[in-house]
Amino acid sequence: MDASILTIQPTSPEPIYRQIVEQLRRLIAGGQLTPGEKLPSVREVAGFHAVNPMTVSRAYGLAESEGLLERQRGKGMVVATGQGISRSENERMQLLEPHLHETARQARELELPADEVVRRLQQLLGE
Amino acid sequence: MDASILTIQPTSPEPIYRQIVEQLRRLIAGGQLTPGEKLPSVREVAGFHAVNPMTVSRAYGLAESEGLLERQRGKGMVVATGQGISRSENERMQLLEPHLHETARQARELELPADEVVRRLQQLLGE
DNA sequence: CCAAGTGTATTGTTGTATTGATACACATGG
DNA sequence: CCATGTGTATCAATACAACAATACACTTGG
Repeated sequence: MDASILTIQPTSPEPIYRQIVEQLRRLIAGGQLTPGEKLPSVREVAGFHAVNPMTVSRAYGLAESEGLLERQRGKGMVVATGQGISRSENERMQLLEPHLHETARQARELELPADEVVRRLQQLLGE
Repeated sequence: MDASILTIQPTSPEPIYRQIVEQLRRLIAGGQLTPGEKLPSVREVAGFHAVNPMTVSRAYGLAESEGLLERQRGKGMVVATGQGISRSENERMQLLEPHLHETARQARELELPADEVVRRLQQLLGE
């Protein structure tokens, strides 16, 4: 598995290890990472993105304790069986809910017409 | 002015002072806070939301250096003249852009159909 | 078997961010 | 004039994130 599946923004205020965990959560729920699939090794990710191996390890560890990943001693990390298999669209949508609520809140504070906001999002999703 | 215009989530990883600044930015751009309008005092906000006065002061200070607020020594903070007056819808939309991009990214990672996401946002905006 | 590959525990250091407590300078209204 | 209201400078205390350098336990392929 290529280390390029993960996107890391070192400048973001969002800590790197959390960026990784949340991305894994979505990629697995969305089926782009399937149960049993092998993840890029800690050192591979660390080298590719120029971050500390322990930072990646921390992310993997959290993902494991969350049930997203399974550890295979001596081999590597693997997407947990039982994850992602039959995630209904509804379940996946719930992972987006908090973000959408925040979007709505900000739009209201900006007094932006709903139509405009919706249209812009639609445009972005079409790319 | 009531301290309740501001919403603060103490549990959020987003630091409090930044929550305040960004909210001010939107409330002013959206016209819910108008130029010359007096803001709730540092101690008022701090008391109401049970945070440290210096945290609020820091937010106000940043907002001032950003040109959002003006300081009237001994009196208080006021929405800067020249702010918000004729913020075009386009300008306001740009304040939402980064958030919308992130929404699109997450939706793609979740492999959610654009229609569903758009529909849900529309629903949230209608409330 | 053993070299090379996994993840990880450990310890320490660095830089930064966030919050807090206190004291201060200023302006206003009675 | 002075009590009371502004905002804030200053210093300290934490907490957090990331990095660095090791060392370890494990598995696999040659």
